[in-house]
Amino acid sequence: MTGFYGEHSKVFLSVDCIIFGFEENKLKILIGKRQMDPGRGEWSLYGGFVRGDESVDDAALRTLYELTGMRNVYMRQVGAFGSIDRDPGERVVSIAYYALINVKDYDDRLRQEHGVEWVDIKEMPPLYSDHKDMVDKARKLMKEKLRTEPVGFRLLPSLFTLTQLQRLYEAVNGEELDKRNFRKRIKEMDYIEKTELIDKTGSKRGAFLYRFNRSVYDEDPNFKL
Amino acid sequence: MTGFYGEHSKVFLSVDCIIFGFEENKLKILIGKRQMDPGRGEWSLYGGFVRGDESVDDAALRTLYELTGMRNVYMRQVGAFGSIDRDPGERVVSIAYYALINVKDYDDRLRQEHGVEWVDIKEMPPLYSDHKDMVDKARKLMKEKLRTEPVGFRLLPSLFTLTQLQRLYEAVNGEELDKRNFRKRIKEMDYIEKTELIDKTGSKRGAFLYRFNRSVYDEDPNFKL
DNA sequence: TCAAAAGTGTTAGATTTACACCCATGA
DNA sequence: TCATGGGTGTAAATCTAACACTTTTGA
Repeated sequence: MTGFYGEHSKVFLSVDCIIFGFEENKLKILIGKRQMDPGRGEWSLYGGFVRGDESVDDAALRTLYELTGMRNVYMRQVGAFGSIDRDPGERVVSIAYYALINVKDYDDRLRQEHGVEWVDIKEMPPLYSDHKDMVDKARKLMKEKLRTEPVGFRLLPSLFTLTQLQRLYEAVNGEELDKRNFRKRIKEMDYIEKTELIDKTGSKRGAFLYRFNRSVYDEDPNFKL
Repeated sequence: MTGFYGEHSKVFLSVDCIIFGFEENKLKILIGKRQMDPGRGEWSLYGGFVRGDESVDDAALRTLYELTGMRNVYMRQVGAFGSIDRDPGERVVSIAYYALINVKDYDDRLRQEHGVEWVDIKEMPPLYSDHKDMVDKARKLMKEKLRTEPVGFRLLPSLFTLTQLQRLYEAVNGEELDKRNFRKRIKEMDYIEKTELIDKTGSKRGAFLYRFNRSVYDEDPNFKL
């Protein structure tokens, strides 16, 4: 193909996914040991190359789908990582994305087949190449997003207790919250609906289950939290 | 070169610069009419291709330097734009960056040679390809950055009046601010130093000039504004 | 003398934070 | 019966927002 930009050089483009999950009251990400050179054996994000016939966003969605079998996942771009030597093999520029999934929606068999594990974000091992930078930036963006929009529900089952929700916010923000103040703010959010269902797995007394009502939120985005 | 990733396709990588300036109490960006195909004649951001021997960040800095002759400019990545058809010529993925410069530091002769103009952000013409999306995202990020860190000084001369600073914040945020409340907050920021110099260009009475003291800020980042 | 921008404090309202006890249940 | 997590309100402190007049000076 003799195009417009023939004199310029091309690069390989990849996507890398920071997949957040919430389990045991801890914020976790999915990482695995690299099964290919270069960097074989090092802990790494899951990624893939961008094809010629797909947008970069689509490449990220496809990569996530390959790993998890999941679609309609909340995913946002983190940014481009383009140091010359970031890939020890060849020049590869990577676009990082973060995704929020509910751990229980991810088939554990599939997870094992891909050799990836849920690792507590507070106990992350050293990662391949610049993946630590990607994770750091993703956390920062995700935290800010959670502060301004109700995306936390993506990390929880569709029915959840207020204590679960509070633990999630605590894990993301890295600090404990006051139970009464937290519940007070939740009450003001009409898009968090109380159901009549009760969860007895977390306590003897049982706790009411709540759900996120997207249509109420879309009409009246009084975010904050 | 027979490398690790031979089976994957490569793409052209470019950078595009959203260059913000502040003039006549208005937030402006530098755009010009494309002088090449495809898209000749359309209003466009200034950009360039990423070379094989430079990082993406360095490509952005170089591109900005080519256009303005300026170095040590505040620059931040906006993100990757990677639709398949975003470039009518060939597959080009672009990484957008925004920069903050003081309009008066930019040699106007050089500006004219490159055929770019300062355009009020509120009166932007339609732009080439997805450049409007880039500008929108850049504005959003810049606004948020200005809210949390004192980067506004990058858009002003090193000596400025409080009214100039207020007009800058008003232009970025798109809303008027209360003079007394604004000045009250500024007084709390030790890194904004009052000088004994007086500017008489903006009023008959004259207004005190202030300066940003980076070392005070670096020691004690009580940002907010 | 007057138009135009500089400069200056106070108060009401809203928001945020701190804080402690009773309840329901299964083991 | 007791250990465990669920659930609830008030008051102080802080922060935010609204608001109007005097000063200086060049034209």
